[in-house]
Amino acid sequence: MSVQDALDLICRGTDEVIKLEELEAKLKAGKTLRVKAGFDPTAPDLHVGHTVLINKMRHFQDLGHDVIFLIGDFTGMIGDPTGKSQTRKALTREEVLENAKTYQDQIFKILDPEKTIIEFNSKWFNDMTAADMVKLSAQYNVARMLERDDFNKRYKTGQSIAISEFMYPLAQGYDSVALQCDVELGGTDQKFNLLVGRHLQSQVGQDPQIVITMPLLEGLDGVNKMSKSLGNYIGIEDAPADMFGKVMSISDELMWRYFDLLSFKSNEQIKQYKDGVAAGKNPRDVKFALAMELIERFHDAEAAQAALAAFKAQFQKGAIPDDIDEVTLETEGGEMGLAHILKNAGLCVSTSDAIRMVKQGAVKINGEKADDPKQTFPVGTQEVFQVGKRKFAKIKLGPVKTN
RNA sequence: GGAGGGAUACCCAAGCGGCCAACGGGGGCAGACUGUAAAUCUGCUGUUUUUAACUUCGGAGGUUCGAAUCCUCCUCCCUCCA
Repeated sequence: MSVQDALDLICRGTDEVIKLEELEAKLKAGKTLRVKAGFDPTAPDLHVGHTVLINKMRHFQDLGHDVIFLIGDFTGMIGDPTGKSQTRKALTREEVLENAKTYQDQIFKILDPEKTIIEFNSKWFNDMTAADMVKLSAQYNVARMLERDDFNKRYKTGQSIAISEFMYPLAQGYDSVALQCDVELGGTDQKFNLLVGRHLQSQVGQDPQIVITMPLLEGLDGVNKMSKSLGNYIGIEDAPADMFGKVMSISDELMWRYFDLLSFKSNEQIKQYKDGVAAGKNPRDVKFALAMELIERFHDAEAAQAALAAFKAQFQKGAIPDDIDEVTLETEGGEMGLAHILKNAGLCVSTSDAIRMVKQGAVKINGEKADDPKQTFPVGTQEVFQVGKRKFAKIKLGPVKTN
């Protein structure tokens, strides 16, 4: 692969590369780069937004460079400054190791375990003396620290900034010194911290690292960043059918963004897709390809095929899926009203909600629309109840259990 | 330490003694249309034993036939002065 091709691959989807010339020079020199990305040690439950960074690591790995997955167990104690969270409770050694293990299970679906170096930054920070710490802090100054957006804003508006918060960028920067990194990857929100690394490295005579920032992936709504708390995410542990459905629900526009940041398909391949759609091809089919790729990565090819088939059956032909939950409800008095069945089976959050759903024509029983919330069913009933397009349950009314 | 402003449902935000389960917007859910896309249109969006009742407007009391609305105390947030 030519240097230009390597550069194209590395730059794909990035927000900024500082500095591109330095990167090009290093690649031309044929150097095996040491590429670092740091991760918080708190319990990892990754969604595909997090994998944007990991995918970029994979690109480097594919190009034959060394990739370091750094777990910030020391920096995690400080907590990246946001002004909201104060110094965090330190995790125990066991907790850190436990989380590291979970990380590995997840990231090795993308990275090659053989070629991935895992490090903990407590390794060098635990040995640091107070004097070392002072020495480190002497290498940066407050004026520059206050350039950081977050600090700047708080300083101007007179909000508190703990001294310890200044230690976070310094510590993260020092990681690069300790690891002698050539490249550090991070989200755009990490830019300041990554640049501190460059500064500290040149202070001690190292070649400053190249800083590559990746954009934060938009969530399914296409507006906010993907996050668990907003509920607009695709979790990498999501079931294949869920992944498929979530991918299909994104807008056509957002799909291209996901291709850039989440797909390992070549730039040419993606361009072909785009040209095809521009020429009138149904974007749905391209979305299928994206969904399949993600499911293959986090599950396997078979699961991807099954998800595709199920999707087609359910939404294109309106069939009832076959792997739906089975629920048995205890039936007092020999029968149960429709609204209660829906609530008790967890298809609706309350009976009021269930009644609303029925009134809106969202409820089907074995594919037949139900319109009377008061309709009752006797013990022994066993039917497939459906609310909306995606909530199904095979419900059986059983007798009251006596213990 | 002093002066003032505010706290309403998932979020923003009206309401300032009865017509308030509480205007409006956002979000969400459902229906129609589709490609489970977007856009658009429509409806819903406290709970329940659902033509009705019950619990909600920072918390606790009080006034009143009746309070989200008035009074007292408390908690939290913001602005200004020292």
